Amino acid sequence: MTAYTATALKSELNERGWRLTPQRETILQIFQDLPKGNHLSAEDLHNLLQAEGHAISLSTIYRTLKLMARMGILRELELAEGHKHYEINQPSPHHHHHLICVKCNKTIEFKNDAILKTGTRTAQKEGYHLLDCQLMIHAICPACQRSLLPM
Amino acid sequence: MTAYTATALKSELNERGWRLTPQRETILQIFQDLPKGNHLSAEDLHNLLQAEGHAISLSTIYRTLKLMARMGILRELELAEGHKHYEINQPSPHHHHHLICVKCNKTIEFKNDAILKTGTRTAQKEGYHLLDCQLMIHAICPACQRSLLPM
DNA sequence: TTGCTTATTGAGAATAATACTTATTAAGGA
DNA sequence: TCCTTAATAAGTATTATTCTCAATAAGCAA
Ligand SMILES: [Mn+2]
Ligand SMILES: [Mn+2]
Ligand SMILES: [Zn+2]
Ligand SMILES: [Zn+2]
Repeated sequence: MTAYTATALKSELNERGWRLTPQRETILQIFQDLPKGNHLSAEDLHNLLQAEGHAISLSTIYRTLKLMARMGILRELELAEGHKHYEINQPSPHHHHHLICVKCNKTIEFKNDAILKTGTRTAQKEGYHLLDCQLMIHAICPACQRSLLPM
Repeated sequence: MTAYTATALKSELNERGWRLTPQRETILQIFQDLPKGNHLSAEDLHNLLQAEGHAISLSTIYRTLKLMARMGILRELELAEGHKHYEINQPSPHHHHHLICVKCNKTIEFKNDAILKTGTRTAQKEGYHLLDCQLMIHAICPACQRSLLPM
């Protein structure tokens, strides 16, 4: 519920000897403002930033996405073949999962608090520090079931 | 519980106008025989096949892995950066999920029947044909939490 | 069993997402 | 304000995966 602020990001970065840069702040903001149900690839983010007048290099985008995923701020999703998608990682009650058509990539989000609880408990039991917990349901959507296209 | 046979594979393939080849049969057998908890990348599979005297080309391996994943026979897992891993897709009570350290890729399997039920119900509700249902818990293992290495 | 159609294979080339390299810039702390 | 060094930008390199195409063989029908 409480938005993750640039100040909080700065603290977490500085704790580890890292730095808050305008690029990192801008990218965090993009994800905070992203409408629910949207997921960005590295290239999507690059384009979006350019459209808003921020010229952040692709290198920095890739580095930042990985960094924020490793920090648990973003979640890395395999919603399509060949490239990753990212969205902000929010706790319950915004936390959700994905039902994906493997043929056309149509994605439906759904919530289930029990799953996050299971994930939290499982990580804790093994002494792991939880970053993200995502149920991926791979399936074929109604339209693609009807399609006669191969595969 | 009941092993998925080459005959069953042949039926499913022929129904769609596709064919059972020795290569496909061999690859299915490899996964059937794979010890529990093992996951193979395309290259792992290629090496394993060569060691057993089967010279199946990498092209065929990639095609077959994707085909069997799309059929729901194999499950495609993101257990490490940069390449996919595969394992046989088994129903309850063998069905399981993965807790993964994003730093060293140490992976722990765990079972939870409620999750598969949720996945089945969610897919059904939306009219999707279920292929696979996997909870991925991304986390940092105890050893890596202690490590001072960056990222 | 034989022959035909066409899905599949193997080899190599092409693609594309991501990581790496290095000179330059600038964040954070003293 | 200065210094150390993390981070950036641009370009290059890497590499998993896909594509292309000629040769092969699975499945089917006669
Ligand atoms: Mn989402
Ligand atoms: Mn497994
Ligand atoms: Zn679809
Ligand atoms: Zn680890």
